[in-house]
Amino acid sequence: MTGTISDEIAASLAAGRPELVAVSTAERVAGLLRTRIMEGLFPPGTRLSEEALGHALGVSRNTLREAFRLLCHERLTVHEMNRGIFVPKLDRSDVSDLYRLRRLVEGGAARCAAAAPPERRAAVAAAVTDAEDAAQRADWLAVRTADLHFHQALGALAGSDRVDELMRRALAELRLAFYAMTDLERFHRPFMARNRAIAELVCAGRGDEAERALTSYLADAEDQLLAAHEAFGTTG
Amino acid sequence: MTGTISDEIAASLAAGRPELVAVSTAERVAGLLRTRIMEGLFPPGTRLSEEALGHALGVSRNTLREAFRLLCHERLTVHEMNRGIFVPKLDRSDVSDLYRLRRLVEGGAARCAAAAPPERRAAVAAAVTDAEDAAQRADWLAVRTADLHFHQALGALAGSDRVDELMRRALAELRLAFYAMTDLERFHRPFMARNRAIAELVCAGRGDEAERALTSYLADAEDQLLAAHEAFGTTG
DNA sequence: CCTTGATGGATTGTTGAACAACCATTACGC
DNA sequence: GCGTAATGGTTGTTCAACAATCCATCAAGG
Repeated sequence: MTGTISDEIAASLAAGRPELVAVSTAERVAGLLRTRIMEGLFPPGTRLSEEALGHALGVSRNTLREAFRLLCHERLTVHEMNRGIFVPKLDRSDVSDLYRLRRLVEGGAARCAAAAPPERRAAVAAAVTDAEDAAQRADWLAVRTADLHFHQALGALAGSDRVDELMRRALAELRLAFYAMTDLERFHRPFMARNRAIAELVCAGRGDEAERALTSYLADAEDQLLAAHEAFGTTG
Repeated sequence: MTGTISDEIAASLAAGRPELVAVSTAERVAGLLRTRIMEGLFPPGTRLSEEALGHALGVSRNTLREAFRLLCHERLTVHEMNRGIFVPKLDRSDVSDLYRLRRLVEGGAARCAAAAPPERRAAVAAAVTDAEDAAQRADWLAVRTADLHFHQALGALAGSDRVDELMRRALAELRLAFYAMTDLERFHRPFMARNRAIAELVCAGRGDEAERALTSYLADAEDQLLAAHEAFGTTG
């Protein structure tokens, strides 16, 4: 059977299938807005006018509304009936709630370290290395991105697609809370050594210890974010 | 200042605000379809035609599409580009993934039992009592509903709105997997005693023990569901 | 001066129709 | 039998229109 597609090749092709799923205009619009919102282009509280944005992006109101529905479900925008779409202002209870979720999910995933395949554990360490490289270059925005990858990789230790998606959304929402954090270096630098320590515990398969370290880590991060929000003034 | 609204009264009124948020047609349509799908009115694999459903419900295609977007994000429907909206067929990997998520979230929440306020712990026990009452009446569909409330209450021990919503969605999706389970009594009866035991551990604040019991509980439930799927034949 | 009530403009909510793009199937030719 | 072209039906997207709602403004009244 020369010239036939072997099962292995077929499998490797099937693995690349997600790349070629056609994506609707609404989803592309949502993707574009998602990055803009996370980058902070639209400050919390901004109203996203249907007409203005639709005109700017060259899509119809209906398509734009479909995109908004997607973003609202990710909590990257909020929908107020008959008033429109807004970039949410996260208040202190939102920050606390997000960190409760993270402690639960990331902590639980970290406990799975021993059971996780080596490449997933390596991904955790790789994200830490990325952060350290970026710190060397004093690129603190890249540090933040690497830090989020680190936490995404921690969540991936659970080995569940749904947990992965959950983490993506939670971290995207958290970026809105970071809006109040102006001094990137002061926030991120102290955590880098702790990231490294957690990564090493994970790689060693010492999940319980990693979880403990992570729990206190997240508690401290939450406190700092709350303090920043206090200073920033989050009057709704 | 007699006759003025005090701060306390204002706060209590503000607490009731969720009741008066107007809800759009698209969301009402989504809610209606959600219950129908979870009830099993549309068997997995059914295509939900835009025109047919729009006509049946008396809403326009655009509005219906907005509703579909909501359901797709909850994974209660899947969207295949240029082909339409389908009720998903959960395969074995989906079931496993859902149970991985549940072990993580419910387990982690159970560990918070000691820290949770008494009324939340009581809600766990109340759900078990509901299930027992329904079993007395041999109403096994009600037992299933109460069982899902039990797990929802377990998740609520984490004290996070986002975890609550996550649990709602996960359990709704799981109902699709239950489609393969025809014999309700045989599936649910053996778990009732274990539910009771877990509830008592939770009420006693013995979170770690509750988590261990829950973990093995969920593992067994997963095995049974997988076996049922095997028998049912989940050929895509 | 403050509150209440009414007016008008702007935005969203929803609909219906239209056309293009696409998928699945049928029918055809070899 | 197999590859190819035509076909019908469905979705993807846009547009225009109207109703419903909100917001700001201003007038009237105590």
